[in-house]
Amino acid sequence: MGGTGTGGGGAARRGASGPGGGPRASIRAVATLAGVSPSTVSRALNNPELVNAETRRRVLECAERLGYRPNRAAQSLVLGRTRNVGLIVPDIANPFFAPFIKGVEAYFRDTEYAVFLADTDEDTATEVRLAEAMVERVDGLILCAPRMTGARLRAVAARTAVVLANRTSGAAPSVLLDFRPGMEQAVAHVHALGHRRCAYLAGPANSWSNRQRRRFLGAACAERGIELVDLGPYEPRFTGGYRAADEVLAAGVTAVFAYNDLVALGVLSRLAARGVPVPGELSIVGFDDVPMASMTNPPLTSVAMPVNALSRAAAATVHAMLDPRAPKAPPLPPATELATRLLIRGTTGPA
Amino acid sequence: MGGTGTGGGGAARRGASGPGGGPRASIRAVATLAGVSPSTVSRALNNPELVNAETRRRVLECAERLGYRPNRAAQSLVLGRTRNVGLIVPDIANPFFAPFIKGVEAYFRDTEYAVFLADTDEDTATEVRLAEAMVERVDGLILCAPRMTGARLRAVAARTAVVLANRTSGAAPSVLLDFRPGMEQAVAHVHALGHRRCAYLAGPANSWSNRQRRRFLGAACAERGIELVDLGPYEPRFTGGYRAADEVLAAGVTAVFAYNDLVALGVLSRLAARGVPVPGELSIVGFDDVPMASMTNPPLTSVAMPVNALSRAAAATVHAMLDPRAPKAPPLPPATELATRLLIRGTTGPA
DNA sequence: ATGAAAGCGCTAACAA
DNA sequence: TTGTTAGCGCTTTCAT
Repeated sequence: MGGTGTGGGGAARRGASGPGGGPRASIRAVATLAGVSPSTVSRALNNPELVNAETRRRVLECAERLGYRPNRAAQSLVLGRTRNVGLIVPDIANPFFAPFIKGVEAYFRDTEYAVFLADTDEDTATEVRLAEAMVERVDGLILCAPRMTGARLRAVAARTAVVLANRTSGAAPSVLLDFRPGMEQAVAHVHALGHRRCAYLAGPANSWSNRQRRRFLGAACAERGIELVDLGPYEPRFTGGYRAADEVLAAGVTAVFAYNDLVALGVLSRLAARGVPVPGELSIVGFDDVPMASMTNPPLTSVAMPVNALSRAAAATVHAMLDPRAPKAPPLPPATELATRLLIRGTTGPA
Repeated sequence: MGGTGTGGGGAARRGASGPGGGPRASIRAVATLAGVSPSTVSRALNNPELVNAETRRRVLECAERLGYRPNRAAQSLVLGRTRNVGLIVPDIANPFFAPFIKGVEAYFRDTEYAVFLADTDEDTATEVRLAEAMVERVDGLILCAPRMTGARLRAVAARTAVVLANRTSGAAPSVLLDFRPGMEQAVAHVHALGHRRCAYLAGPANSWSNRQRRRFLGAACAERGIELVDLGPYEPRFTGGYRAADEVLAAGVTAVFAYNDLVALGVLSRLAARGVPVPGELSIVGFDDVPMASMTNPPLTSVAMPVNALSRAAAATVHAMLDPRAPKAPPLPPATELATRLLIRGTTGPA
């Protein structure tokens, strides 16, 4: 090589020390110790079948002895992939998302991928910022109920593999919940109990779920001649329902469909505090079937979502996009839909 | 340069395309377009003051035009840092951790760091595996109430900057909650109400919080001559308390201290279902002051944790370890302690 | 089956 | 102020 400069990037890595406290072992150190070239070490680690068994054994032993860990940045640089996947949800504290997250994490637990989880706090700007930050650090991204615009979504999808959960877009494949069956069952149930004037407690106006729920609910009610009063929007939490309860009472309805279980639980709690009997005076239907729904008194009638199936479908879909050899043979459907269903419990009764 | 081989790593990156759909722009493309060298582009981006204003303007414009985004893997490789920090918690669904997580995320939102969040499902093996995976991808790690052994913790701390939350160890600095004041206030309160035989509903046996809570509670009770019955362990969730309630009733105590609010809420709910008056027949004290604690009927007396302060302290501590210029002047205390306090609400009354 | 060389995209030390 | 050069640690052709 020509040139005389001393050159040189490379800064000290913090905390990067080997077992002996010395500097972190590189592939070269292993190669030297094993008396082979770096390429052989690389092969022994990544393509064992290309290396003589005895050589491999020795290399592996040396690597072990030095506590060698391949440098991920270097691998990412040369391979062009990070082996990270991102997961963005609106609110980790929302009991609907917790199982979703856990499902995704569980799926990737046994793969080479690590999952980057982030919470947007239900805020669009934060969601966009997080997506930008993620895109640079992952090979694929699961966007759960994104609020961002279609254009922005397209920009993100152009930079990394994206799967949408609870939202459709031409820009990326999606996994969806089919609200219709659950909604129709809920409305049929309430109708059979004699309710003719009901309320819908809306969630965030810009939320896809909210629009979907309202839409199917409206259709089902219209079909059966149920009058539907719109209330809200309320924040999709316990406190939202707490606040909603008083407005419900003032609206003169005999049954309510809450945006989600949290809201329904808030209503239930506030009603108990005000001494209003449920379902005697008011019937309540929740959405999501969160764990606590079955534990209140009375237990909450709710539309259950197959969240677990949804999360695994989402995970499997990105995985398939990243690694063609991943499980999931069929040629990626643009949208996977999973049916919801009504769970009748104690908060619904005769009008 | 000598040599004749054509060499070469580099694989196709998926989804890596520029605005025109072409291959992703590199720093060299920008340099060429702007008629400068790559170093100048690098400087214009990272050390603007080292570059002529006009040159910088042109470079920035070209970068913008090409949709240039620096390759993080390359930066990480040369800089020796990822600009990621990891956060490991036992359970994102636990309302105690949700605010903690959000606090950490909020802190780093305005920094150059992205946060990698992971959930161990309260499982030690998972925790260890996640920590291993994280260590390779982050510059620093916040370990929330880790269950891993001290030896393992030391190994992790040797590889990256670590901050412990709710756990101490010689291996890394920690941020802690000081349970004593809250516990003493709770016991004094219950004692003043005339209770002399109480129960502690234990959480996970291997949990640091559980041991701490039990310890301070035991001390405070002994001091005031209160007999303390140990029940459990229960899983630290709503369902755990649900199950605990019946055992509490059988134990013949007049007041209980639950491991956390979730358990307390479960007890309260089950008691309501069985028609047992609270606090008439049994007084209940929770721990954590989760949002829902103030919304039940009656609202839950609970020991409040300064979680927000805790999370910010944890975040600021790792940040300071990563970047000496980060806020937080004082020379890293080995442990930061934050006081808890009792919030008296409706679930505690005369014996 | 193994090694030598080249280069992924970037930053920084040095020279000009 | 800017360009040149070297190299971060790894994988992968190509040659042996």
